[in-house]
Amino acid sequence: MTKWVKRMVTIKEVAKHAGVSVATVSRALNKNGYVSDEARKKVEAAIRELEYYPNEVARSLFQKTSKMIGLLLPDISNPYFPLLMKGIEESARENGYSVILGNVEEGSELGEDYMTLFAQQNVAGVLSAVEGTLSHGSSMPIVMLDRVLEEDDFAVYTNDVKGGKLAAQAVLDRDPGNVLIIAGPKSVPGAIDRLIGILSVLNPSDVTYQIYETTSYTIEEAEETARNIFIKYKKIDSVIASNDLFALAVMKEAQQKGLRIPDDIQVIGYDDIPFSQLIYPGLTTISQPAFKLGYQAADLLVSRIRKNKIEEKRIKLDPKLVIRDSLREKMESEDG
Amino acid sequence: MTKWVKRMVTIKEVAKHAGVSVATVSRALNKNGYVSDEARKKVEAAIRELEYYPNEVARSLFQKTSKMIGLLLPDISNPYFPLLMKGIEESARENGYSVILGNVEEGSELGEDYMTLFAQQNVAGVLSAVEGTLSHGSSMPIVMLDRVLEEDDFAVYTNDVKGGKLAAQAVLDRDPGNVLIIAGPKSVPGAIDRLIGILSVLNPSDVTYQIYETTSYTIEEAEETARNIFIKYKKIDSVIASNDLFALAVMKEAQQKGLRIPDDIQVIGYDDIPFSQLIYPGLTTISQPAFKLGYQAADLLVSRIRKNKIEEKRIKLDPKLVIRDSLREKMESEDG
DNA sequence: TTTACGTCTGTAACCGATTACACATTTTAT
DNA sequence: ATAAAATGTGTAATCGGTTACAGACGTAAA
Repeated sequence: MTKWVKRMVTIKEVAKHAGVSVATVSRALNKNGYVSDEARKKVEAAIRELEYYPNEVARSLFQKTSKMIGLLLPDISNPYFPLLMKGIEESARENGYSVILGNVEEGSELGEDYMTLFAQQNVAGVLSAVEGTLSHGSSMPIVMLDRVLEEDDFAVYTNDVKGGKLAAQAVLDRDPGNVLIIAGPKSVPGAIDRLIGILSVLNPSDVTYQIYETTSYTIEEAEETARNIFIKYKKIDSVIASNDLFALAVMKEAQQKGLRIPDDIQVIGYDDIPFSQLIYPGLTTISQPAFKLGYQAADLLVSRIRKNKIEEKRIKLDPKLVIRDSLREKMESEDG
Repeated sequence: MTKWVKRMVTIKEVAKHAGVSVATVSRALNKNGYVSDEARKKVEAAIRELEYYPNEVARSLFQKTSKMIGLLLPDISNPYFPLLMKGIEESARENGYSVILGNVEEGSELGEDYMTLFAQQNVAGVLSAVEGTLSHGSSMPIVMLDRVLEEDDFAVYTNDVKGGKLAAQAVLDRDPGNVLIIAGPKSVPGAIDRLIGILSVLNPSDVTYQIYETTSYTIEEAEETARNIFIKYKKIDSVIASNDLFALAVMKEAQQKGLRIPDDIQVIGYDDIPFSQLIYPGLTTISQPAFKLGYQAADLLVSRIRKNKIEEKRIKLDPKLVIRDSLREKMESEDG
């Protein structure tokens, strides 16, 4: 049995097979200019018989744009990203776009390289969750993911201040005692907003709290942090973590020390990564709509690409409190 | 301040600026034919001054191939994939390739669509972890990821039989009692191999075991399974789970029932997803080298694309046992 | 009947690169 | 000294599409 290598059929062959010119085939394909019913039918038949699919590269060359969007993420292995990516991929696909992946360690200059690469590939637009993404002076539309650079950027993000408030209020309602706030890196705008939200709730109250600041979101630092806080602070009754990873690490360390959760120490996380419901006790956390965020961001980008009318250039999504078992029972509210 | 839209510089402009023909620029760029030192210098200067980057689309059109590889994954949100993707992305980038993402629900026909799309984009090759990926009759090189289709496929995968043996031996060494095997969907070849490995160790011994078969790898089914097994089976002393997700779910359910791990019930997982070290007690599991797998697969694909000599068309990576705290203490070996 | 417009089609230019080919010049071999 | 080979360069064809343009119809308006 001979192994045939299928060559892609070209528009020229379709034209010949249908007995018309390439221009007519192209017009029929794109429903552009005038095409008679007769010609259209012949073309459609030829396309079907030859199994013709237009070469997107040739198209892209002429159009100076393509059906691809670039995606720039800082560290894919972050457990929060899979859902985000799924949302992006799904929305992009539904709109006829595919996604080129770019992974960049935060702070590296790879971001610029990728922007150049995207430009070389004629991508139609870029989704970026990377801090230093410059618009490369180019005409590529960009939509920021959960990070906002400048005032006039297009962006889809979650209301981190509100998320911080939600988390703080949840512990405030539940016999807080001494509160430890594990704050994310201050280089990450979202982390700052969360802290602002937390403090805006805690400050007016009379709880005592302390802040432990971290420098990254890696698992290693999460474990180290968990070890440190139990050494550094005498008595912690509540922990508000900057994300679920840190919350999990703290819970593990506490359990290893024989502390009961939530009785001896209660913990609240942030993100609601899928695992948070699979551990014991279930982690109470602030849910970020990762899938939705990705989906909407891709949608917004496509709207920009198509120059559709855009109602709002920045979409703010609301996080919400997901109650599981890592917080204590709610105290009776004093004000009814 | 006027907002300038930077247009991409073309080879023609570089040629004019350098005072040579486009052919010479192209030759200098690709270090192909003869180019005098003088011409080369002029070209390099022009490139630098104009900030020229070749249009990859135009290149791709002529070459009938591109600097992109397609990646087909069944359900990105699987926690095992982020590391895999990171490996792929890194290796691809080092080799000058970028990655187009394709997410496909297992069993859907989207896989075929994506293969067509990849062909339309002139991708240089495809990495696929999807069962039904046909080679589309086309000339695109394919490397399978952790799934093997036919005898003559190129593939990078882990030795699942060995992984199964490792897991089974680990519990066999630790006062197994009644063993429950949670087997993955039999539609997944890897799951079958793991089961084969497990049974090859358990059968010659005198432990009693039962098999619970699952149909997917979703979190929902993991939770449901965890609930079911404690109803269906009277006394379980050891659980060998098909992956960490299921192991986690079982551990949670057990802990909720007041069972102590590993004293009352011991659990071993599979995959070693990053969370397994963040839960309490730490999950003993079989580590799959996800990053390495992705990295090597991309490497193998690039070798195929470049028609390099390939020593082995299928690379088998060894899983290894990662001991944490979810298994009991090892018994004294009888033949020590 | 002439003019105008709408419909339909094909030829050829174009997008931005690569490379076959022709030609010129230099170097090497005989 | 002369042939042969190596070096250097530009023109034009090519990849596979899209579309401006021109020409050929048919029909409606004047």
